[in-house]
Amino acid sequence: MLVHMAEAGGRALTSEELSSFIHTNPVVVRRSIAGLREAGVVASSRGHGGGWQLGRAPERITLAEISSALGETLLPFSTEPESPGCLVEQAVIAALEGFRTEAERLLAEKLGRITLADLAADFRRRYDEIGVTSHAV
Amino acid sequence: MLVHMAEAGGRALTSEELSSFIHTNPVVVRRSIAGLREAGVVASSRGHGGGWQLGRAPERITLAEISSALGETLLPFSTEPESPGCLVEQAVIAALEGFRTEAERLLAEKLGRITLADLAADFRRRYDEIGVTSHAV
DNA sequence: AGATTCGTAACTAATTTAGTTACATGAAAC
DNA sequence: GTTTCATGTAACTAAATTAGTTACGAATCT
Repeated sequence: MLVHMAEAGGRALTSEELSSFIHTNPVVVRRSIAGLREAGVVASSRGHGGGWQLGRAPERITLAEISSALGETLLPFSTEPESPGCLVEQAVIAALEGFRTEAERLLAEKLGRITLADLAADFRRRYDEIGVTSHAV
Repeated sequence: MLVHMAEAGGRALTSEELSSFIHTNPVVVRRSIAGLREAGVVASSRGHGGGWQLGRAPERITLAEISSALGETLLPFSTEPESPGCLVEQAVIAALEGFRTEAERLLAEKLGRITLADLAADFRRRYDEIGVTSHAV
């Protein structure tokens, strides 16, 4: 959806339009990207001509920010204690916390190097090359 | 559960025992660690005196192997195309695949340095220090 | 004033996961 | 060889999560 906004040339895209791109429902779109608004990644406006657009230049939006603004975790495991007092769990969690700290730093660093402009440029390259509609099913 | 096996001194632990450690059901235990058997991380035996034990020395069992044997993904996103033909999706997937390849290598490398023996040693340290039961609720 | 669009609550349906029961299979003990 | 114990696995239930939908209020433009 953000790539579409980057390609929209400043025009706001409605959640109706965005939802049709990914074959889902306008309300799902609004819910999904609400977190990006608070982070300034996108801006939404109501009423006639309203909709969604990028909150700043795509060169300044990284995948790391998007992931973080969406509240996604970069690592698919929990380190919440489930049996506080269990020393085995404590040892496991200590090891995983150490891993997580270092790993998240590495992953965020890598995702921070990929910008929305990169994705848009790659999309455009594919588009110019193949020259078909961008939303084929 | 694997730390418990490492601490069991070669004795097989039943899924009944293992399940009580993590407050769940024996069948859930069997289902959960079945994948570890095929990978040789654990061995199971039936009948009297049977149960579960490590398939090799804990020094030679890494968290990377465990994660892989359980079929866990190290990164919590999918790169399966949902709309083949959509050039935007293709650009996004291409970027994520590049990231995934590099990231998974990094993560596996890090997890490969943590062995079950490390966890068991840390557990033992905590145990000797505090000197209480290892399965307090 | 009327049309449009987001924001959000409330509800439904589908999917996933954990937990449970049941029973067949295999192995040790006596 | 029978009994006991333990895994392997299927089948079912319950709970939690997620996606989708409807409805409607609030904001904004023409």
